[in-house]
Amino acid sequence: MPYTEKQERLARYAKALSHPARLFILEFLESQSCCFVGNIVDELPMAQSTVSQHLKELKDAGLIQGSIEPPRVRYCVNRENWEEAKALFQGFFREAEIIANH
Amino acid sequence: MPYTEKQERLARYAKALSHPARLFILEFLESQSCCFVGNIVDELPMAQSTVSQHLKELKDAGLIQGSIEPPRVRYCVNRENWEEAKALFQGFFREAEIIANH
DNA sequence: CCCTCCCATCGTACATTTGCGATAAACTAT
DNA sequence: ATAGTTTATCGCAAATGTACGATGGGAGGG
Repeated sequence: MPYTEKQERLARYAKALSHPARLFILEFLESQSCCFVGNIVDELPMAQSTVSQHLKELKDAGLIQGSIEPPRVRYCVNRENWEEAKALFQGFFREAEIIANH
Repeated sequence: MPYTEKQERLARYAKALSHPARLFILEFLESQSCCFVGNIVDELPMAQSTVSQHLKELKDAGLIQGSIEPPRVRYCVNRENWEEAKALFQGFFREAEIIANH
């Protein structure tokens, strides 16, 4: 592995955040503190299948989690990984600042 | 435009950070406070042309800038855009925290 | 001039991402 | 059973990303 574990994880989170639709979904999820897939589909200008795919990528990245509530699926932010992502980004920018101020 | 300006800009920065090699380059640039392309190529397990391509993407995203010092090229972090990226990421995670704590 | 050094760019190949419509799968309700 | 609702998955097309070797171009030194 030529890169550090932190670099790999941060890159993975950054990739999950690299599409405006996924940023929208995450912000929407926070503003509602969990919601159903249908609510998200109604807010986005794309097909249901495409939204589902973005949800899958966010889930694979660990940033959200889904729970089945028939006949619907409720998605929430995964707090644990969200905090990890936040810490990784903070560390990335803060370290740089410390170095820059020397 | 279905997305906000902030979402578009944040997504763009996130995409620039979505590859471990580019994270490495940015961290390396900070630790040296500017350096030459050759120094970066020596540190990465990829061809010079590939490194150059990653540098171009970071430059296009506005996170770094290059200056010619014959026969070499010196790259530095673009402080202004770096601070903007930092603020956007901070805002993204902080807003979420405020909402979540309600 | 020509040669060398350093880096960018080109052309290529392959993998991944993004988007859609269509279909399947899971569960309710009738 | 059947039909309806909701979401995931499949198959496809187009675009983008990642990597390489080879080539090009600028600046300086012989």
